[in-house]
Amino acid sequence: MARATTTSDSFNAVAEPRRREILSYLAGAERPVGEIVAALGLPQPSISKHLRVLHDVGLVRMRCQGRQKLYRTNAEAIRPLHEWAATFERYWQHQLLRVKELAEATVRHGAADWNSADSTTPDSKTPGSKPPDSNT
Amino acid sequence: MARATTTSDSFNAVAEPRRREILSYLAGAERPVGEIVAALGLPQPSISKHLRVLHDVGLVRMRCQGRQKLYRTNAEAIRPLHEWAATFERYWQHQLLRVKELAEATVRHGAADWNSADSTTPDSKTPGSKPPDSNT
DNA sequence: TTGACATATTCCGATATCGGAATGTAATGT
DNA sequence: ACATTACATTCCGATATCGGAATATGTCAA
Repeated sequence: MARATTTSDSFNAVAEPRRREILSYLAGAERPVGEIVAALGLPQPSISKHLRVLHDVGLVRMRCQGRQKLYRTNAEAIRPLHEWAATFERYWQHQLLRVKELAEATVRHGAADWNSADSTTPDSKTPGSKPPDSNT
Repeated sequence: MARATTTSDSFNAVAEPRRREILSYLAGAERPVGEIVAALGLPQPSISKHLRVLHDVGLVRMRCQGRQKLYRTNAEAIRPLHEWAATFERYWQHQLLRVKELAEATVRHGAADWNSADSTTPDSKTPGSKPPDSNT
């Protein structure tokens, strides 16, 4: 097995940098494939393939107009991603405080190695403990 | 070639559902690996491997305490993701309006196939046509 | 019809990724 | 020193993924 087959999960679809570029490019207005190719400077088949993935997961919408197909980012499909990330918002605010405090304390006395190779911290406090299990 | 080697990009690291679970689980407090294993019900080596990826991209922090290692989500590393998604916020607000209008219009007269298998829209109205070139 | 566009699909090889099983390593207890 | 606990790493096979080249499909124009 490997990943969740890209074509089923928007987190996966967005994991590819080029696809992110495409989404940004198509956010404001619909565009024919040719313009996307010109704008991003990638080979046309490549663009088509990425568009397919994005379309399959609903991240872009498509409309036919004569012999061209107009694509456009479906911004709504990005919301779940945004909301998932927002779940951590309260924590990074917390951390900003903690980091600030830690820095100050560190200046006053010795080092406080967070994330160095090994710390071993023998008996330390175990701060607040027992936080939420906020799972999806 | 394939993807950007997962271990270099947090978008990629987060593309894996289990890793997302781990991040949620470790958001509020640090935990030893054993607890993560117990909580998520995955084999220990698997957890360790995911933790490695997350650690390499900076999505979790680690601290040693005796024979156990305490992991914790580094929420700050999720901010870039959140901000990227936020880039589209203004568009999904737009779209909500457009969709609503379209729905009302559609109810009044015929269908307006958006995104069906093929539309071909031979010569028909093409509503506004020639949309803006508002580039990035 | 034929031909020129516009885009999609298929085939291919190189490389990643994931899970599982087995094994390695460091800290602790006796 | 030895066994045990707590994790990490390695090896492996199955499958995905990506880019490139070639080719197919569909649409308009003469």
